[in-house]
Amino acid sequence: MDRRQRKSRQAIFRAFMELLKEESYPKITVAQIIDRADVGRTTFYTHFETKDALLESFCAEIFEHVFSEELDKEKTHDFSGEHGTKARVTHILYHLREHIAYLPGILSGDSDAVFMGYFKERLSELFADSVRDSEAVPRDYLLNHLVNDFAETVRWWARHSEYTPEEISAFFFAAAPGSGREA
Amino acid sequence: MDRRQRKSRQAIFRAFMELLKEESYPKITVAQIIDRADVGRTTFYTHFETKDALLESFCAEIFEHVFSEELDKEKTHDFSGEHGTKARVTHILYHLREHIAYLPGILSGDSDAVFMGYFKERLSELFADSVRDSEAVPRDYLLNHLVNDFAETVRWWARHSEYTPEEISAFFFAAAPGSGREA
DNA sequence: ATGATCCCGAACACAATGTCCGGTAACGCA
DNA sequence: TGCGTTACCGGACATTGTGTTCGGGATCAT
Repeated sequence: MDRRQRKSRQAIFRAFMELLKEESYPKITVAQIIDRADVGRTTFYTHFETKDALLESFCAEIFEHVFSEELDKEKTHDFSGEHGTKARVTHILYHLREHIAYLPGILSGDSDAVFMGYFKERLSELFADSVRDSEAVPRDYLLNHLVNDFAETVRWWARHSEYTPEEISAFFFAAAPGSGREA
Repeated sequence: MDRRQRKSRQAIFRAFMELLKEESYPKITVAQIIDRADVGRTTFYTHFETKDALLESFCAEIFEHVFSEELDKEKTHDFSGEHGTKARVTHILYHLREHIAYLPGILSGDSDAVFMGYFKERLSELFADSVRDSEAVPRDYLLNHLVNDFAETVRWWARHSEYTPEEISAFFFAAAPGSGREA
């Protein structure tokens, strides 16, 4: 790719990430982005069809990273002692932490649809094998339930980023299987 | 209140509800609303400060209704205990069903923030006594978890409105306390 | 050096929100 | 019934944000 293209694209991404730390996505305007990235309006729209396309590219890049090493996770982190799903979840949280500064901007307020859409799609694959069949409850509902539990856990984490991935993972598995509530 | 005011307000609400059945809230424009309600633009803005204010009024009215008898019962009967929460949940679902036709328009896509904001606030009060204290997990997280479980259950219901309140309630309580997953 | 490619900026078209105003019709009350 | 008040109307307007177009200028690769 042309060096100029790379620079522009990178500048736009950098500006976008900066702005996400300051305010929520719907409030960020294209004018702000190109102003901070110091590129022309035309340039922006040659790189990204719309403003939402930028967000989608950004989310895609994050998840590309977060879920990428899923298969060879044993190489990077040693979770051999623990059971599969738990290890994977902690692993994902580790990678997610690197982007946690941007999450409030993407998630709070409206328009978390893009991020959550990507995220839940991935999580559905991840948890697909974790839902037992049951006559009482539709499998669809259970999977949805589990996916939402994790997605909302991450949303909560974005508001309480002082916790570590291990702690968050522990919260998730502690709350999920039935502890912590009366009913 | 002036008869003209009532008529206008009602016409706006009616048009708004009709439109919510057809498309999602962010896509509905003020022009569409006043066109279908057959009122002037000025009239709309004397009744509601902004478009979002209309949505808020609408949500407030729904929850006023859904949670209305909740408080009454709480005063007369003692609902602390296992049967209490379950009964309340089913009761809420019954009332919610009357508005379920509008939920997809409000929830799907972006901008579910208003509805969910109101809803979760109410649910937090409802479930406040249902979370056990625990050293392992912050109480805040547990309450949030429970509230989200129910809120997302309702969102799921909006997409599968063929189920009855009892069934949904059963799903919720079956999935919540730990059935349906391996880990 | 030279042609292709990218960038710039300024102007434009478009859509949606929310405001303002002068005239008109409906209301409530005496 | 008459009269002051209140609400409604519609059309024009200001504003903001998105996305497009175009000609001229800089930068790349060979």
